[in-house]
Amino acid sequence: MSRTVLVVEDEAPIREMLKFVLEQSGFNIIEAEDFDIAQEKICEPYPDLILLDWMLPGGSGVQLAKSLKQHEFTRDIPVIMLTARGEEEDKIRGLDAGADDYVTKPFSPKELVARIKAVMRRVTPTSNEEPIEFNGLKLEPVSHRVIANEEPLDMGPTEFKLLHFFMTHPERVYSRELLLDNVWGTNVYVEDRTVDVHIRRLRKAISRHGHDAMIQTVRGAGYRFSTKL
Amino acid sequence: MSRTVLVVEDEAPIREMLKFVLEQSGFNIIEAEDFDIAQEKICEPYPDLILLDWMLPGGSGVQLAKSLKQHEFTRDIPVIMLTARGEEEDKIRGLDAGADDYVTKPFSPKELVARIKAVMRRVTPTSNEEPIEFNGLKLEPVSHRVIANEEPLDMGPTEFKLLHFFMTHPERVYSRELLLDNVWGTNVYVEDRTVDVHIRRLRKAISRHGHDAMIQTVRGAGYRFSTKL
DNA sequence: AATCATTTTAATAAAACTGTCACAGATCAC
DNA sequence: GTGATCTGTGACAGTTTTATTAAAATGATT
Repeated sequence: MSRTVLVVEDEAPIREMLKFVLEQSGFNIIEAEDFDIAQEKICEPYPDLILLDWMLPGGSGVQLAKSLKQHEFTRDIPVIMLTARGEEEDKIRGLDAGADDYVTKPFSPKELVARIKAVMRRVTPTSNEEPIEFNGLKLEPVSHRVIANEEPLDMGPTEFKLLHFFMTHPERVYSRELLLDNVWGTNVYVEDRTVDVHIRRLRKAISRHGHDAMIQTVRGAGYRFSTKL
Repeated sequence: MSRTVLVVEDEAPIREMLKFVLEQSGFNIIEAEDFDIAQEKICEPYPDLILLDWMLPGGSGVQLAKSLKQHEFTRDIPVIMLTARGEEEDKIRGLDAGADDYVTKPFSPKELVARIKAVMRRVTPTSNEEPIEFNGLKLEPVSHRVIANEEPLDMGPTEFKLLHFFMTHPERVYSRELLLDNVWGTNVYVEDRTVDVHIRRLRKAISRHGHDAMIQTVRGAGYRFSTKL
């Protein structure tokens, strides 16, 4: 789950530093040095969060923040403002701009990253977490558990994800390639046949009560999760 | 369910602003401008949360916070500190007076409300003083004790809070980050891995009668408190 | 200020998981 | 039946994640 952060900052050295720090922490960075460039770059890879310098040359950061909040598509992107120490007073005006948090320069990398993560957590809504059950095989996303007839089963993370995908997409064949895309993630370079091995491991993990019969091989096509025969 | 918030802030304009924002969000507001007035007003309508300015004229906000945590009746009222950015943050964090969260001025109304709600959510179930028990492991919030099969156990404060959180949220995985948010408090910047060490100590503390089996590792996801397996 | 308890960080050990491979079985077309 | 293809399986070497330990930092207490 790599998150993208758009950094809007006019001073190149600071921008570079931000990029470095954030990439170290596993974020994907897009840079913009002013209002206009930011406007352009915002559309394409649609950032998960915007780190915005308060003081920008062309239009100030506040304007950009306001502009962001006015447009349908960008409204829900959380914004963290970067402010310099002295600017206390001006900042009050930022209240209306709708920033989700502030970080003052200079800041510790640790704090910055912590704040970014905190804001993302706060904003990201929890997705579908309802338990799914088929023939006594129950998967609980919340507890991250798979239970077969009241008995907890043990399996690795990949097998869990694989089963989760199957149970949310039953009665349908998926090629190895498609499974890799959906379970491993897009553009991950892994052998197709690796899927076989994980299918094997998954089957073994849920075989105790015969649930492995639901993971079906479709020769020449791939695999399918099905409750029927 | 209208919640009452006590706002302790010396500067009238900011106090007004807070009152306005919070009342807009459906909170019931009591105001106090200094230490003494706060002391008085705290008793009568017993606030659900206290919003406390770090810098107060008479006694500082820290003193008030400490004083609150010392008295039986006020100990369990959650406190959110309002801090200005200029004040050295390390110090603020260091002097941790038992605040449940911090919000820096200036802040966005959205953020403030989000944090207040988050803290209330977090604390409300905690304020339930009923003992909790699972498989002979009993936690008594009132006596601040953990008992395993009639035998009192010994553990540090953090381990207690951690166990308390787990027991009030069983059968659910929590990432290290989420545990830090919920047990340590938001905007506390510590390494994720620190959680491991406390998990270790907690397990050790409750291992005498095998209760450590309920603190389960979920590889790649975090930890879970569960009575199963 | 010195001591003690506790928390945090860092370093190392241990465990679990991954992706590949080689080969064994199956299945299919002819 | 036979060879060609496809899938199943067990093993292993490398990685990643977690456990554990020790040391440093912090805070409270005397």
